[in-house]
Amino acid sequence: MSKCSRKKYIKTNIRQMTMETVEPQQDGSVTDSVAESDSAHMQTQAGQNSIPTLAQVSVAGSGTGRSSPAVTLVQLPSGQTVQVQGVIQTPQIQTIQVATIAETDESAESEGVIDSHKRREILSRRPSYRKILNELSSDVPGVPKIEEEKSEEEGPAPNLAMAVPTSIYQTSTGQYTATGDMPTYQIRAPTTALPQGVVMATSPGSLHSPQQLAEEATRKRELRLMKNREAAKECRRRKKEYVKCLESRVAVLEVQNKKLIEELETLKDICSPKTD
DNA sequence: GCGTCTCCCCGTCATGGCTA
DNA sequence: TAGCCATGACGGGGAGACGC
Repeated sequence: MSKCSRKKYIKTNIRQMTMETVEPQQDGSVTDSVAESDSAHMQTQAGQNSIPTLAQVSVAGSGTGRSSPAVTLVQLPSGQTVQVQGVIQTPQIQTIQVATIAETDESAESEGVIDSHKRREILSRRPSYRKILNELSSDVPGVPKIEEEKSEEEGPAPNLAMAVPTSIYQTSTGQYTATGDMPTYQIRAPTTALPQGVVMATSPGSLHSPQQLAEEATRKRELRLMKNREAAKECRRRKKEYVKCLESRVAVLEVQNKKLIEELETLKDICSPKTD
């Protein structure tokens, strides 16, 4: 099996494992865990931007490492208990998602489209990591907030704080290089039918010929790609930060839990009648 | 050394949310 | 409502670990 197809296979399996088991209940509600990768918060599907009714989580094991996922018992607001492996294992986090999904009539539509739509619905937008973390931090003093703007922690972060280039040109090696201090990006062959020509700063107001229009379109595309590239980098950075925060929070809560248990035991010992 | 597995990172696309 | 932003999904590549 080739590397790529294997990856695809693995990813597909992971998705299948994580996207299933949304079981309609007798009363029409949907309860179960949609354990899902790449997101790490609990929410109801209905209120994406609001803090959901938190499920009660009890960690029945220790270890947040990859090799030894803890078994987590999650008590849903409805009273149902769901067993979940690992709150945080890897950056590809497992999530408990309490989804309320409208009834679907699967037999009526083609499965491929349905699957795609369902997946999209389920995986569709969540609040940003920044939002989630800031909401967490408002509850828990110890949790740091993700800054709205780039913090100094990463230094100048040259490729994040970049400005939109005013001119880009194609070098002989096929690279587009922005002027000034801009980093150099390797641009793949365009996936569209747009000509891979030399692009440059044309004033939008003076576009008449098809060639100029094409150039402008190419320029816009490159600009969009560059911005999205940077946005993706920033998003991933935030996500990592978010995961780190969650992991540290788990560690703190585990210690806290341990202390409370010890305290409880001590109190029990004190209060229990002595047997002679 | 080679093949495979696994993890991580990156660029791109698609899409929902937000805002002017 | 168009444009922009944020982010999940996908596919590809690099690198380290491991068994042979």
